[in-house]
Amino acid sequence: MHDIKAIRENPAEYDALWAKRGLEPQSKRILDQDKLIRKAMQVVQEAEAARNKSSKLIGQAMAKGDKEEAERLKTEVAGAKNVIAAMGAQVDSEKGQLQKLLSELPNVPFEDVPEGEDEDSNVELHTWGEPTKLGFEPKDHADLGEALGMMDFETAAKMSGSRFVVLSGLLSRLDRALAAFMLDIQTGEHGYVEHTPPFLVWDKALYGTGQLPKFEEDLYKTTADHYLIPTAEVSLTNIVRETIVASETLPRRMTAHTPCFRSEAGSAGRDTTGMIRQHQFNKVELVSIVKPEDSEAEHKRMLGCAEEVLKRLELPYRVVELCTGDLGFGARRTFDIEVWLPSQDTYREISSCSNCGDFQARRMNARYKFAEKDNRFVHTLNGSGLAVGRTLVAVLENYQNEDGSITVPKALVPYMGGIEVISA
RNA sequence: GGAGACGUGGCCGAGUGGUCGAAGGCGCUCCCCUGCUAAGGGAGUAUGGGUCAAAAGCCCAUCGAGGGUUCGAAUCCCUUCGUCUCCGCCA
Repeated sequence: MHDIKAIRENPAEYDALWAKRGLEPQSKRILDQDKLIRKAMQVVQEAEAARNKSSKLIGQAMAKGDKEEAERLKTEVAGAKNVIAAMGAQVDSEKGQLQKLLSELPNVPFEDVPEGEDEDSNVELHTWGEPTKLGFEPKDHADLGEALGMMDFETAAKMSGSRFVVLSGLLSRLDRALAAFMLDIQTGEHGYVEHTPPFLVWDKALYGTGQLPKFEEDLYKTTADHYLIPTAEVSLTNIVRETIVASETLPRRMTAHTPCFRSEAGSAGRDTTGMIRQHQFNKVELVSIVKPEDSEAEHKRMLGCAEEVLKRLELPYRVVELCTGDLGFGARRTFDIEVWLPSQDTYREISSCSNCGDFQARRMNARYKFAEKDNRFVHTLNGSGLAVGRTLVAVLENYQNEDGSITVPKALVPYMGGIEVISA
């Protein structure tokens, strides 16, 4: 959500930043609408003031027993009520339109975010490790998992259709081990507090984080009007919705290991096989609630927290900064971490860390005490630390042996009960 | 799922149609008094919005949320969310 006051004051600045995301200038129609509303509101408020005043006089007249005066005043009020009803309806409708305009406009990028139309303009910031050299033809994770007899897409399809999987045995355990490993790092070393939040949320929670109203088709909705979370970012960030947090509790760092549900509407044909793109996957999510002045530093810190997991697992990766055209709806800046996948001979996204500024905070009315009588919007950040499913994919592919077995990364052996190799 | 009770300002709590944005208490802020301690006295203390160059002022809205009845709603009605009690069911 955007600050209408800020747009009033700097319309050109907003237009320039939106232009970087490929949007037409928006501020003129926003401000026109804003003017329209305020003008109509004045009329309504004057009528309301007149009604209130006359109503009080009616009360006094009744008390005195002056029925005639009371009746005369009632007709006066009736006139005011007509104005209130007619103009009030107009105000509501105009406000709705402005609200729709504002709620569907994406966040503005920071000034120094690289400009570009699409992912081709993303900027590589750094790499870690060397792309894995196997010395034999690498298999992809699906082939490896199926050969091990621990990854079954067909069985999943029988009950749930495409883009689902049944893991079993040691791969199932690997999934659990990875999640526990990640949580231990983020909670034990990076100060994130573990949470177990709802996986089903209302529309207003999704509106708060920005998935709604624009991206409803990406979500699963229950018959009871709940949505399945597409990421724990929704649940964790909404923890501070409609609250004024004490400033000494900031930064507030939260993590959660949850399933994520995505309809993947519009991605038909992409990553159709394997575990890369599923309707359901597990993720360890990181969310930070911070003061505005701390958000850029916190963003870098969060990126480091996510990177640390890959370093411990000794999985090669690179970090890219998304260009303006590739930014998500709520983000002012985003760093993606991409892990090396031998079967695809390329890096694939495994984490995305975004600074949303006060965009989500405004939408969910999350503030902190800046000073006595001055509550300001917090900044919110979220990042994967990491996507568990894709990490499992990366482990399988990078740690595969020629015979199809998988060496367990050293850091993970304790989490696997001492097992060092996964084989059929 | 059935029956019932409740939801008021930072907190507690009064308020069943008018002069209530809301008594009282606690807390907090400022001032006074008191040579310590304890206590006492006074004033102030919600949020969002409109108007204004700005402030003051004025005005509008807000008593969980949304709608309705009424000249007028914290108070009456409906819907909804939440909390609590009892019963039922259940991992």
